[in-house]
Amino acid sequence: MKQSKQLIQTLRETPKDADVVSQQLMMRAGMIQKQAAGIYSYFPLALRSIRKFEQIVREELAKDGCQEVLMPMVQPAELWQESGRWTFYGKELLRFKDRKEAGFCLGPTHEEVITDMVRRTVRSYKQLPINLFQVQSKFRDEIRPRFGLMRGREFIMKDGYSFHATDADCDREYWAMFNAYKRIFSRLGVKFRPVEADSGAIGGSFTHEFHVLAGSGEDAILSCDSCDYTSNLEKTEAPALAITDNGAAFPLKRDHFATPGVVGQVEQAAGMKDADHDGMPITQTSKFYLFRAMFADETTKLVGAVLRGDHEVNPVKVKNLVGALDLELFPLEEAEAFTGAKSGFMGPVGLKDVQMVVDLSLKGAVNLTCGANKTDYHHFGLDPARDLPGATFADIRLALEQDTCTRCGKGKYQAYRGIEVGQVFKLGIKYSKAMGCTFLDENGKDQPMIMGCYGIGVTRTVAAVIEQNFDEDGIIWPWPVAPYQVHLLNLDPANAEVNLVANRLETELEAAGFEVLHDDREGMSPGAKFKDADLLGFPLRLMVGTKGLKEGVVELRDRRTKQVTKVAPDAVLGAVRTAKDRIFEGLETAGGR
RNA sequence: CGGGGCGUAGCGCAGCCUGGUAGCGCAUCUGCUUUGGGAGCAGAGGGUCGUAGGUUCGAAUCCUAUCGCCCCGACCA
Repeated sequence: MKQSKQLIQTLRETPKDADVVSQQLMMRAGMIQKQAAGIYSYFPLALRSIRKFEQIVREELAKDGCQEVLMPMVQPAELWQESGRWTFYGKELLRFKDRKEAGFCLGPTHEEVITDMVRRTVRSYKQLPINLFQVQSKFRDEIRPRFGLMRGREFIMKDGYSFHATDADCDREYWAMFNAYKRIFSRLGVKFRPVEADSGAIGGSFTHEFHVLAGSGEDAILSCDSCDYTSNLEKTEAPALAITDNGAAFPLKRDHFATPGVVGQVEQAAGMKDADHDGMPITQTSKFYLFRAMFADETTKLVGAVLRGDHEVNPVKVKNLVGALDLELFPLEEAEAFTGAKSGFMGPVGLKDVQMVVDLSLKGAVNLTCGANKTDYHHFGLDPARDLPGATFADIRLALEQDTCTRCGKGKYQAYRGIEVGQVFKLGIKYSKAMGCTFLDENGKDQPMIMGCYGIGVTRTVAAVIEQNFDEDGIIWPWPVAPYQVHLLNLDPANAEVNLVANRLETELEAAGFEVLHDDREGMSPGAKFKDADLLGFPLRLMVGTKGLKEGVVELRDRRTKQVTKVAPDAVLGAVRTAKDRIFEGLETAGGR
């Protein structure tokens, strides 16, 4: 393919509003253009990568018997009213009316449509299980789209849905998809992890997210260095730490420490002074959070969370513990009014009508400090079990790197940043029940189908690949999704011999099945072509120039290692094959474990 | 939502404070010379200065509104 005929317009300078590496490089490489906040056009190079990844997805899903469909992006309001999400889904659901004033929305996901399709088609257990997927554009009107393709409003997604007669069969499919996803991301050639995640308010017994590891990832992940346990930080189980020995328990000393104006846990610990103490160890302090929990029956309740001073609360754990639908920090003004103390001096003692939860690492702890609910004062001698009657002890803290793994008890957690690119989820009968998607079982009884759903953010994955694979010069494409595999640089198109050799190599490599972009642009200095090639980042660069041909060689350069091999033109095909094999040997597929 | 910043040629920016009718680099086009890490010279095209009002003889510049874009935010519970 001749580059001079391709629509590839590189930019020397980084567009101002590109804030993450993948967006900067894709815009500079002329792969994408922004049309509006979170809405992009894909140019040929980008589309080639996207299509390649889609192809991997299709091939792997086909192995598990998944069937591809295509559903409408514009969906009728009625379906969403049936599932209850028309009102429940927030402003991310872009709603509008057609000329007849009928309600519609742009599909942010397709549970409703697929459920409708299946309920109108499938009637018997003999037609189950079935697993349908599509690759399609989604629209979610994000509050704050950012990070280029990683959190856009319109994006391409592979979404799949399975329907089963039994719970066990749904579980089987779940793990089949789990393994299919492992194959997909392994083939992609990136470092990734399947991660246990919180299943959220939707319910469902379990869910895994697939994360591409990258320093710029939005999600924190902890992974045991000894066993398989890998989880999203919002779910990671935290071990109960050994109780700090604070001596024999003494009664609660109210308002013991005067700590005027000292705010912040570390400063407070240092500021707690009396005859016997010049500051307290932070492990002997406690911190207190007041939440308002909202429940399915629309009631609310105050929940107080007590943790060791150096620990952070994990609101997701608190939410799940009290069985709330949603949990929010009690607004500061209301909290101050409720406790009678300014921020920094609130505490759990003596509060009425608050459900207290205490972190496991404080179970058995005594002689702690806590806010006195009186501005500028702290209590001393808190014994949660004694002073907080009715309190529940549970794991409610954020796990930390180097915490001991709760699963194997041996390893330590290692922290990673991840970009969530896929999720497998067991839906159960939430949609099938609400929408009457039923089948007749062996006994002729009507049953709601058990559903699973499985998503992969296609465009986000392509961006994530770049977030993980780049250097100061540009993108470093993994072979499987590189727009082209070989960038053939014709360094002197005006020279007949150079031209001849370059054209011959292009033909030869393409005939051998390689995807070659031949930079045959005239009047461009070699340096400029090198820069462009680095930016576009195809795995191999083949340079044909006057200088080399004088020695009877052309040069093959590995984009990632920057290693250059000089080969005779006749030996290029073999050298490219060898280089490809070498690249595949080094291909990162970690995470498949 | 709160706070901050920015909208001037395809991209990156200057000009604005102190009003006088728009400029630089890259990119694009033409010609000549160049050709191994973003070449040189000469010339050319391209902007109702986000939009709408207002002040003024005169507004990119001052005022008001509006739209768009970007960033940041909650060791305190």
